[in-house]
Amino acid sequence: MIRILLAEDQAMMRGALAVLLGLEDDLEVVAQVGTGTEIVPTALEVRPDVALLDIELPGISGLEAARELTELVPECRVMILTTLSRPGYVREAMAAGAVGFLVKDGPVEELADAIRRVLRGETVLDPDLAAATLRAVANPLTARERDVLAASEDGSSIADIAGRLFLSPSTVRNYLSAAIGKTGTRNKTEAALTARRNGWLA
Amino acid sequence: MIRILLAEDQAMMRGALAVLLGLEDDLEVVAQVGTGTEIVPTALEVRPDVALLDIELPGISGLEAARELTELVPECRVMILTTLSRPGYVREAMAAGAVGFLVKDGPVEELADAIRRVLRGETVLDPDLAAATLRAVANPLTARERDVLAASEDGSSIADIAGRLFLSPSTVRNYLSAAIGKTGTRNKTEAALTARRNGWLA
DNA sequence: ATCCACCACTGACAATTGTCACGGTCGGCT
DNA sequence: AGCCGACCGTGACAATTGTCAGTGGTGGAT
Repeated sequence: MIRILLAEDQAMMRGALAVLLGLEDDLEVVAQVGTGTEIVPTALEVRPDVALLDIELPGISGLEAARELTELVPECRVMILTTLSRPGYVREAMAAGAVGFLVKDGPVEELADAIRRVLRGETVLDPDLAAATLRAVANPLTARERDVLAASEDGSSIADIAGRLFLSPSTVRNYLSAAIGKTGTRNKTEAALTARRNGWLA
Repeated sequence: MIRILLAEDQAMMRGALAVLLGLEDDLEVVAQVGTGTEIVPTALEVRPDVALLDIELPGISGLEAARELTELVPECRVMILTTLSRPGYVREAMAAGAVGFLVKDGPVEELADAIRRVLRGETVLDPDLAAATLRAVANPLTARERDVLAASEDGSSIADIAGRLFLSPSTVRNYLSAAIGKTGTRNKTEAALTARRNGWLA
């Protein structure tokens, strides 16, 4: 019996997946959580064979949880199941020790099978996705550039960002200018948007 | 037997829901579509009792499809099943003739039951959601203000927007200024963000 | 007939933003 | 020690953006 931990914030999706996986003879969902914060404590308690994690979760992200899991519960295989496949995500997931990466666009049928395959030691990764990841450029932004971009995502003015990050407005403008250059965009809004889309933030 | 049409863009969610609903004795998913464009033609063909529609779909939105459905397939009850409950969405869904509005945050168990209830003639709407909708201000934006806001969502410059909408840059700036005032924000990025969050766009 | 809201535009002004050139600190690397 | 990159800052300038006061045109309501 393969014991599964399921982390997904949308209750309906989580419930539906749990029922679905429960229908398989050899699979058993032993724990369901709706936030990133619960993942590691729950895994330590129930010791699942596989953790199926969404990335966007309240609390800590599925990627962070994956990093902690591979360290604290090494016998547990980590699979990422997410809506969007930003190039940076796949890279980070693999770096975090995940052995599977599925997108919610795929057919349900492949899910149970993917779980069985990672348990046999295989790595599950869509070939197209892998190719796209390799093709995509690695994150060109420095830590500070990421900070100011993330802070500008809500449309804040430069003065706001400066205040929030305890920097001088001029400094913020310089980082933004650099980020705009590196992203090949024309203003901070576009820069933040494409950085987010490429998975270069958070 | 209650015949259901399911419209949802995420294949895995769609598949999981179909399996789940299929487990119920009195429910039957007779059609599944992944785009908004397919909804009406498919409904005309299979004549379902209930259409379960997501809002964000490729092609036309679930809300538009709802409007057409209530006109072209009047015997079909329309239910909206969506991720986020922007205040404007509920209002629009009801105006479009929907008799149910569910969020994907809720438990799966309530889904099948909600379908049975709308078929008995009831309206399914979370009381909290209804209250929030009534509390929320109605869309204060004019059609043109919505246009320029929508066009500015990707971080385009005013000149870009003007070109795309065949307006003079000064005109665009005036609409944006008005929208900024009405949304109580401080620049076009914030204005577009809050308008989107309130369901005032598209 | 008059009012009103929305539409489209202009021009002027101030504020914000983006670019550039510059100086300096710090830690890691060779 | 010297070099490099990331970091933090300043000041100046041009471009973009936001505000305001106007000019008209249209169509629906009273």
